[in-house]
Amino acid sequence: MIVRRLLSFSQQSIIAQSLKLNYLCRLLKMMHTTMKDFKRTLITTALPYANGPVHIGHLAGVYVPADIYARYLRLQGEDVLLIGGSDEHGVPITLKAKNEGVSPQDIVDRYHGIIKKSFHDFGITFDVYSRTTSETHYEHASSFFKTLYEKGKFLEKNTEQYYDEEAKQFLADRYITGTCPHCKNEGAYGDQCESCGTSLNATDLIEPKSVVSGAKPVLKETKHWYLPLNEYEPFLKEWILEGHKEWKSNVYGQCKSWIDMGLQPRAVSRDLDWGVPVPVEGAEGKVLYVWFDAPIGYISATKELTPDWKKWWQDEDTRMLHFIGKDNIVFHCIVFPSMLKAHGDYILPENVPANEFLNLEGDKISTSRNWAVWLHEYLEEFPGKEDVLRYVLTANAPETKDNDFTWKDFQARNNNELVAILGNFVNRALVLTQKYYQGEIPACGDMNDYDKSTMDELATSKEKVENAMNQFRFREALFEAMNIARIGNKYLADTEPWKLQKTDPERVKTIMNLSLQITANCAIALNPFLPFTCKKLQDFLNMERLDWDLIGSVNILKAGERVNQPSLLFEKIEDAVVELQVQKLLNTKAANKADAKAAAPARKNISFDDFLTMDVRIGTILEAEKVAKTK
RNA sequence: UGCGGGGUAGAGCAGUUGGUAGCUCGUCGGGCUCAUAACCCGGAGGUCGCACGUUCGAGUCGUGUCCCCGCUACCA
Repeated sequence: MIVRRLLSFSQQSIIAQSLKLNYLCRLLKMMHTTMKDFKRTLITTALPYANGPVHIGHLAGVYVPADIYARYLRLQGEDVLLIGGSDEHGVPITLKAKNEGVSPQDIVDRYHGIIKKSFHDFGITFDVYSRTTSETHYEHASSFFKTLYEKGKFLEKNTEQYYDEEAKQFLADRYITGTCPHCKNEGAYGDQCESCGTSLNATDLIEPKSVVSGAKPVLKETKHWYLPLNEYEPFLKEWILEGHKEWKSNVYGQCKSWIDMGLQPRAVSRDLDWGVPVPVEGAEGKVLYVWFDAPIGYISATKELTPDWKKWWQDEDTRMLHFIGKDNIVFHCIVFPSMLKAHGDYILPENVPANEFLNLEGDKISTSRNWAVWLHEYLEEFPGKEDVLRYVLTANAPETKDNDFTWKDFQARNNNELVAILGNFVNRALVLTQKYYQGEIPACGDMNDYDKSTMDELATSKEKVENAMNQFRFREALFEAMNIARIGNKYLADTEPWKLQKTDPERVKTIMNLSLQITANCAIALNPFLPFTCKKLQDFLNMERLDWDLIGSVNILKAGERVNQPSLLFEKIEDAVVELQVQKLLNTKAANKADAKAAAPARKNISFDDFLTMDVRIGTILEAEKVAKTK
């Protein structure tokens, strides 16, 4: 034991050396991956499906992080585009239209409007927010398909598929129910039985039934075009598994899983009357599969924005990033890149920073069960609190695993962090400036060692924020940016200007000047995360411009200029307010439960005589033990 | 069934090729009274799901095992 301890002491200096070396190596590695000389950055965000409004999960997983990153790059003077749009094709939209007795176009018009407004209201700075029903998109998706078709990149295959004669449409496996051949559950879907978890083919089901009309589907032959993903396996292996080991582990792992499984040709057309028509002879009544047309939507949106779109999509100097949720990984890392590769004219994504899922109060967010916090509703109930939600969703973003959103946490982060740390510091600095100097910024005299070390911390914060940002770790970046306000609070507590004002008012001028410089630092560093708040702060301080490289400077605000009378940046959220939100969710839960109870009985009632023929027995369970791997 | 991600203080989460387990909140004690009862300092609290292995040293690597989430190719 003693020997071991002696040994470890003697090794300490060596360890310290190797630690430094490790740090340097990591830094170099990081620089290598991030410093490849790109001239511009193209950021795409997953296209929300236009069959409902958007909720906090969308915002936390994709749009807030993408917006933070875009704003951050813009503050650094980089050339950036942030692209988005609504995904408006696919079967669920046609079914929703049918249920409501309106056209699919009516449905997507409604939700595209709501979604677009929500994003705008939350300050997501899209350069263009388009939709896949736009004319440009129809043309571009069509010509993209045609190019691949003419290059012979597709396979044509005839298969037999279930057809609903009543609804006159082919049915995806998901839209057929029946009895599971394994566990005899009567509500199994054509692709999977949710009771026993087995994945199925629709033809496996006993007594299949169409979800659309209830009719018994019949098998009918149909022709489709397939992208032979298997042919792209070597390319994907080299590009992802060898070339992009720096991707997030959830993304890399998911890709590896698919590639290792062995890729198969994937159908890129569907029998449906809603979508981009397949632009070849003999394809009447067929449209492009949504996952073929949706990512092309990124390109068409760019095309709508600028005649220069080729520069963004076909120049190797463009760095392309896809911000998505984990459910989209395979489409953005396997299918879309294979499409781009097949086409030949396009660049590939440099990174795909996918997030996991956000849960709500312990349960999965669900549009159909109304288990969500809808963005448009939030804004009605919390007007002016866009940044509060942006903050909470970033601080608790599901970056490495599924996370939980709770109203209690929402309240705590608002009250204890935004109000107590940031709002309070800004208020302290500005109120003192009004009190002592009637709003005129005092001159900074000689800085003592403590002043200097505090200002050095600002520069360190800048590096830490940048480091986290470059790795798409936004929760960490936010923490480091907020730390500037913490530094400010500590600086005031340690220097105590309210005491010194009586004995050494000259010294106080320096302290207050530096405190104001720290608030200006906050306005820049927090701008990507809290744009509305930082705009207010910028106005309080009369700052002309926000420039990322000013962070760490103690010369942002000029002595003699004025700051304005401040108002509070954040206000406390009382218990009653969040309790109301929790109650709203509890009501939803109660309503869902009532609906479930009201469900139709699984079998018809039988007559009393029939009942008498049954042999019903009662037993007592004497012993029970857990069986491994069962639910 | 197979594959991927995860399991770390009372809660929610970090932990980057192995090197003294961290952050926010909560809690306890002290300081301050400029500030939205806000701010600052300090303490308590953890066998890092479990077991075995590699190593001078494991939250980190390997094997096994249990649990949660997701995907499994026609839902998007």
